[in-house]
Amino acid sequence: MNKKSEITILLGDCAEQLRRIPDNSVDLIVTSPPYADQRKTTYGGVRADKYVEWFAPIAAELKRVLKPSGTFILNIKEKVIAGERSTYVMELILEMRQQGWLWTEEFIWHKKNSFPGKWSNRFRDSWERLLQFNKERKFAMYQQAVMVPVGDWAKSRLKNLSETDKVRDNAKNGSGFGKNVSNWQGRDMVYPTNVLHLATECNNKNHSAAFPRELPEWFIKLFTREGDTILDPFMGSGTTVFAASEMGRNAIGIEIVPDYFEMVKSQIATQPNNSTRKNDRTTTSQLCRV
Amino acid sequence: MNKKSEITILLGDCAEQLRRIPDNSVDLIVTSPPYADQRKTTYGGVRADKYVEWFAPIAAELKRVLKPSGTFILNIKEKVIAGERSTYVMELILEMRQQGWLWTEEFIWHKKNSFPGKWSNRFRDSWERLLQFNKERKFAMYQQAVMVPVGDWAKSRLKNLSETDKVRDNAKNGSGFGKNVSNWQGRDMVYPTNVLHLATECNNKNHSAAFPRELPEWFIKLFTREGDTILDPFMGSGTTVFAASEMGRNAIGIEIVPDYFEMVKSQIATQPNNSTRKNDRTTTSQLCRV
DNA sequence: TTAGCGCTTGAATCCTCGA
DNA sequence: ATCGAGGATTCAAGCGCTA
Repeated sequence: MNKKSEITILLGDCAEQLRRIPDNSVDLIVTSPPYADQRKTTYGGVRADKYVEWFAPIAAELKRVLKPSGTFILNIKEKVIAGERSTYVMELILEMRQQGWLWTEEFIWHKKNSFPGKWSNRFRDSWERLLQFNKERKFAMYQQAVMVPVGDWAKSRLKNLSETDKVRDNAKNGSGFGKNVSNWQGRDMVYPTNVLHLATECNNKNHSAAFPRELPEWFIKLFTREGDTILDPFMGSGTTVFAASEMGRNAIGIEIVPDYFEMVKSQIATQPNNSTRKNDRTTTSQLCRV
Repeated sequence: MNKKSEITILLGDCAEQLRRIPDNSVDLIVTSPPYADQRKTTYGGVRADKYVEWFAPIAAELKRVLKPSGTFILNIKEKVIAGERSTYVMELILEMRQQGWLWTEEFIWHKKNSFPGKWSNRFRDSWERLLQFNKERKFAMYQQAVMVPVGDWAKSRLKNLSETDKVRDNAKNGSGFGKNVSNWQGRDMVYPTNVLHLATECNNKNHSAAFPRELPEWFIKLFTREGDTILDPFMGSGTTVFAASEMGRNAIGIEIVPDYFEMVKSQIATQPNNSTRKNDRTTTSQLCRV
């Protein structure tokens, strides 16, 4: 069913491991880095006032490995410190533009089920930023792949969710929408907007899912074709790389936490559907190409 | 039904007219200034690269007139220039923090009906920023005033989403977000989130309303009580001041375009419901206190 | 009373053309 | 070159009118 897909996972510090990746070789980067002072237990935490300083060299490497026609999607949200929203995300955008990145767009992930809580001076935070950066003004974008039925964006997301196989088949011939369209005959299709209204992942695995699978899936459909390469420099539990693989794309994941790395590694090994390929360069335990 | 409400409107340049307003006298500022390079016909337009420079002195005056317990809500969205989102909004936030403003929160206005269009490199822009600034960490906030009934959506499964969307659509009577609260007495109420899902008003006959009336209404309920004072330094067609007045609040509006000013002035005169009061200080045609 | 169908209208963005 | 004006594209909501 799947086109041949190759998953490469790298264990180690993101900035270092990125050096293994050739220039201009990645079509899409989708990632959700650790937020400032978040996930201290797993990542050690990055102080809010050091965040730009920490991320800037990584952003520079990402720019190097991305193809000129490629896109970088950065999922991030500033936390509240001393009653204020921190400004490190804005400072990061300004810094990345200094590096030569183009800040093309800011998508909003509107979370349907936001984290519960009650504070006297603010409401629940129900959205996150999805920043789109590019190297060039002209980049690859396949808008037809994410079209939705008229007037009901949410419903279409559900359909895609429950019928992933069909979606995968559709992407193959590039002619449009194959089987799914049959459900929507008589209804016009329209392009979506820059607001993604999705639920958060509420599966009860013990690891933190950075974002719901639909999120990387949507951007993978929008910005890549089969055979393209997707990179997630903060792989975590592997949401992005597995989504990419099952959509017939090649995937590269980098993860610094051994537990996550091993978990993804073993999950790759047990996946029956993947057409896998051994690679000669698998010479160290840090490089696992399946 | 309404408490006694006083509307004061000032004709002239915003930065100048603000000097007439005493220190620490306003409970809430809700405004939507002209965006960069927009509305040139009525406002002359402000260049994107001069936007911060233009707005900074206004922000300083707004800080002066706002009570320590008050809140400033700024509706704004950066435009696309040469394929990129402009950065002047982020630079403005950083500048305002330099002035001593606290950037407490960023609400999202998720527009149901965004402007149509089709481009090869981006989708329709369907959201705007609602930036909340404060002078102090402790500020007045009446969260109960904007509580919404628990819909089935809160505990529903995904398949119910289309129905709930319909239910949530009837935000028409202005009594709140969503439905008339009185219909829901006895049901559980919950707090909203920081994403406001509203339609733009595109059916005004003569003039464009900056934003739908529900928007200022919601913030007026959230941040003020009856008898408080709301300021809109870019009054436009008066959406905010009329909403404030009908909610039993005092309102101050500043407008530089004479046509808008006169329109609001005459509309105030013909409104039967307002308990109005003449003021001695109405000595020039530029100051109209009703 | 509700439902359904046209018509109208936008805080948009890109591209082309002319001064 | 640069800049401004104008055309083409596009879709959800709301209004007003019939059955």
